[in-house]
Amino acid sequence: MSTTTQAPQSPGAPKTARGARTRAKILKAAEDTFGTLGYHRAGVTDITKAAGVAQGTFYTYFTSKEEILRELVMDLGHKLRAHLAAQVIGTSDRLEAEEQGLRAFLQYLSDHPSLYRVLQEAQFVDQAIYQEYYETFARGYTDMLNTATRKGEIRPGNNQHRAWALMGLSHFLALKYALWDQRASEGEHAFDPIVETMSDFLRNGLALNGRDKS
Amino acid sequence: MSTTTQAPQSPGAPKTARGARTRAKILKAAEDTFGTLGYHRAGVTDITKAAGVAQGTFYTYFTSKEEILRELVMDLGHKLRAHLAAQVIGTSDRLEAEEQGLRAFLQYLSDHPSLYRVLQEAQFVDQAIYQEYYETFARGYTDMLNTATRKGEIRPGNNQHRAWALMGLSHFLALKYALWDQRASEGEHAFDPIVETMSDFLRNGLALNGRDKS
DNA sequence: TTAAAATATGACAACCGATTCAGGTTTTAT
DNA sequence: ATAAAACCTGAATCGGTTGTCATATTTTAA
Repeated sequence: MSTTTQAPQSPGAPKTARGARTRAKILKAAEDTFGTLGYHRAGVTDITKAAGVAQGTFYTYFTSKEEILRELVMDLGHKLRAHLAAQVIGTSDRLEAEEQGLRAFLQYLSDHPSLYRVLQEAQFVDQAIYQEYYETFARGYTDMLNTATRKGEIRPGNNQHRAWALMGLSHFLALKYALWDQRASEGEHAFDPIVETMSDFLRNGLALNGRDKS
Repeated sequence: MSTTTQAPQSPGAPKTARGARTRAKILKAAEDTFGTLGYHRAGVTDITKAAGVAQGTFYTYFTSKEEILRELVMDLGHKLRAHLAAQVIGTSDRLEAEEQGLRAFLQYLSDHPSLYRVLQEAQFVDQAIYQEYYETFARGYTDMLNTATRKGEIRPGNNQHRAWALMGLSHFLALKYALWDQRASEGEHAFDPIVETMSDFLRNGLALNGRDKS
């Protein structure tokens, strides 16, 4: 009900292998169903149908439709972050990491479009969890930028502002090129042109002064 | 129903001064109601109550709850664009215009928070109109960047990619600093630090090479 | 093997909100 | 002044959804 609720937790975690399996099936089905139908159009019926269980079974593991959305947001967010972190190891400086990170993000959203919809809809079902998702992300991002500043890899500046700007930049590029322009996401190197444009932008900005392109 | 519907238009535009007034009252009430309660939680009842008219009156001017949302998106989008255009005249080059534009955008969203919510929720009620909103915005933005490139005000590069990146940048900065951090939006020059950070970012990027700060 | 604990079932109660409609009231135009 | 058009009313309809419950099945553990 409230847009800031957070408490009443799962009625009880599964105590059996079978239970765990069923719970997972439902969670996955919810991801797919919310992803294609959207949170509001998707009924609990649709979820359980997709999971191949009865209506009532849903309530053995989740107290409400709202709760399973929260669960999903945390789950998907965790997976995304893990994926991005993995894709960025091996880069030698912050700017290289930014490029790799953007590429990985675009690819990931292209492969997991549900994430976008679930997350964005969650915003209006439970503000708090959405806000926390991005604040968490931003904290980590800011820290990395601060470290890079200290190491002399990037110019000094307000890194919190920059972190939010960069998150927005990635978000919108993904929306446009990974989700909407499906043609643009075909092939191994589909996002290279975008990453290249952004690489130049992140390195040199838009002003004409910097003369070398490397 | 469908997420891509677009047709059945208003049942009939008001033919009287009174009718026009009532229609306007309802539209304004819808903006407020959607803005605070959200599209799904807001009932037609809430809207008509806020407007001070009977339920049935709603359907004299709008065929459905979905249609009034579409109307609202176009209306609010139009107003925003007009405002931004007005705030940017008098700037002498693209980079200055970017700064002024960002400042104006942050201020505007801080003053009209409903816009954000209405627009973002519209995305899941009628994809098409949301997409068109941003595509339209992006087209104009890209054109302006192309002009600036031609004039030698900014470095060459893919301006469509840049347009989407810049829209995302503004969007997220507004979300964080104009909508969430309410403290940050108090006072005349509340957003100056942000604009300053972004000014440096847009001009010089993040790399260390460019040495002068101006 | 068997009783207790977990899980699963699916019909159904209780509720909610969008839209309709038959009839009143106000405005317009002649 | 008065008929026609426009506008307004709000109770009732109607479709649909969440969450419950009594019962049945499966798994666990002794």
